[in-house]
Amino acid sequence: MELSNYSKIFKALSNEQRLKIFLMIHKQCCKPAGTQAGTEIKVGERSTCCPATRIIEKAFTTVCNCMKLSRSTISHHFKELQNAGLITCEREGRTYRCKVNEQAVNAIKDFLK
Amino acid sequence: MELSNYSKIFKALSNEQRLKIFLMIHKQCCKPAGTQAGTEIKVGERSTCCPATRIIEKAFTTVCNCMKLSRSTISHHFKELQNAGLITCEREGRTYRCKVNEQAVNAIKDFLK
DNA sequence: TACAAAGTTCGATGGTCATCGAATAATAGA
DNA sequence: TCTATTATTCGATGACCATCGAACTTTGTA
Repeated sequence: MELSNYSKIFKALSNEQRLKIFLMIHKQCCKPAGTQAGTEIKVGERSTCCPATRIIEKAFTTVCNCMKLSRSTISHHFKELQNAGLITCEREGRTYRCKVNEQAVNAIKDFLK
Repeated sequence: MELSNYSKIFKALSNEQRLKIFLMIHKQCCKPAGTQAGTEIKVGERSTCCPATRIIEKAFTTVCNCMKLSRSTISHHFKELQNAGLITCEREGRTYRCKVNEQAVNAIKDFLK
């Protein structure tokens, strides 16, 4: 990965609100794998996460409920996290599916070895 | 470490020029430990690093020679890296001694475990 | 079809950042 | 003491960023 990619990732995480959002998604997707594959676990007030696929549902709504930021701002932050390659998101109907990009996370971890 | 500290660290690394500077210091100070303790190794055009203490000498001058940025800008970047707790620097006469803060580096590595 | 829910896009605003050159300070050596 | 070297500080400038509310789009449901 190129240096500019790393600085993009760091820039995405440099805003505290955005870092919070990323951690919410990351932590919620990485719950201990004691749960049966295919079972959905409750991770927020309204969102769920499938331990097998690690795809989190209704991430946007959950974040909106947890943070004191306007929807447009939160939308912007999600976009920034996607542009940096830290998460991937897709909409299907009114469902907003979200997933952490493990490769990017590992890249950060390995960065300073 | 608090969330705001992490976002400070990420902010310090979010600028590509500053990231470059940090890597120069980090990599040059962390040459393979095949060298005898106490021996100084050449790490740049003019600077040296002691493998035992991992303190790099003349870091500022070296960076100035390697990068196309004004001295004032480079001074600013060094300050930002210090404020984030990523490096420590001290001057003794005209010697500018510089060292990576390993704790901060480890904190980043552990951050996403 | 009308309405509610869920996100996005847009324009504005106030704030922060990267960069520079000039002026200044500290120091080692002639 | 004079001068060159090295780094800091300051003020200016142009660029980028976080945030908001309003308007809009898409989709599911009554």
